[in-house]
Amino acid sequence: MKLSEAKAQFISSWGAFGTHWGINRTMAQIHALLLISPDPLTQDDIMEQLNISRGNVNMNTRDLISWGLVDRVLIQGERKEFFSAEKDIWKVATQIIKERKKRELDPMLKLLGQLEQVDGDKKDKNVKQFVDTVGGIRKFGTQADKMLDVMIKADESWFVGSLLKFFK
Amino acid sequence: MKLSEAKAQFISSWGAFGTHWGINRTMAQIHALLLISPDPLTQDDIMEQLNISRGNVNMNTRDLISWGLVDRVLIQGERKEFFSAEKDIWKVATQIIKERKKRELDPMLKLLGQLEQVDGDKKDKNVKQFVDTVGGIRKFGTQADKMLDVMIKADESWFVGSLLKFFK
DNA sequence: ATATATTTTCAATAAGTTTTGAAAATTCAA
DNA sequence: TTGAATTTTCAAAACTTATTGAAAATATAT
Repeated sequence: MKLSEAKAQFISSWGAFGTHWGINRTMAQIHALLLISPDPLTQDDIMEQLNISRGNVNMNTRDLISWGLVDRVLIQGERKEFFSAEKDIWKVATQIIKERKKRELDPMLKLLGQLEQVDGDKKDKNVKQFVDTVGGIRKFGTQADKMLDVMIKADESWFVGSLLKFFK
Repeated sequence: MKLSEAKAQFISSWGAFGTHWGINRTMAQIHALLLISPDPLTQDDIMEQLNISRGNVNMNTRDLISWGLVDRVLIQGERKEFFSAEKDIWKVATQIIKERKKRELDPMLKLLGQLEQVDGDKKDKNVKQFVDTVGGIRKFGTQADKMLDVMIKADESWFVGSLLKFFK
């Protein structure tokens, strides 16, 4: 397979993959393009390579920056801004985990804690089922949360070495 | 907080939460409703409680069944079909992991393996970056895949006991 | 068999999300 | 400053996805 063909496939699949994870197609495609580009790219490079508008590139690169996955880089003697993606996939993964934990898991756990305080007689099966379900989800989520915290702090070699040996 | 209010909040947040995970809002809401219902519900119960159409309930319950999260149950002497959700949150989580692995991760790893075979000179920095990136993602994904396989086979007490002690 | 209840399907529609593109704002060099 | 280059914004348009509702199919009771 030729590089150009492989690139196109990678970008397109990474985009489709992203949509299953609440990330929009274009944002994931821009990320994919930057991941395989040895050098930083400009807005115009991205527009041209992905056939998308300037506004679209602007919004999505900004979003990628807010996720901590892409950086603006200044290149000596160039007027334009360049964009570059973090290439270390372990860092990419921990960064995504960190952000999603903050944006989704933490608020959900907070809410579940409140909902567990519902009034009413635990003898009522409706109340009981509600409290049991919410409590069960909260306990599970709390454990996942702790586990993810450790992963975020760990570094890859520790993770790969110890954890995968543990999971023989 | 009253039960009715807490229920409404739980259903609405679980729906919003679902959208971040590639699950549509209504499907997640139906799932939430069934999770907190002590008894199985009919199509009409779900339509009424969530204010949605019959067709919508039908499609989304079918989808939940295909994800292995909901079962049809027959109730003695009743003409209508009833729906009931798996309440054990550990089983829910492993079931979701299993399905998403099959639907998303496994095909992605297969593709990445193919893309690594790209033609061209590794001295070319474009080829090198492509192969490095794709290879890195594939290695990471393969490890995650193995780890998830172990989790799926494990049971909750093993997981909570050993893994969380490991992650002290 | 027939009538009635129930579930399923799916074309039309509604709702939600993404993208465009041109105008406004900003940056920077001379 | 001024003006050219560049980036940002955002309302309108395009596209995508979800929902409705009524007709068709299926199941069940009499």
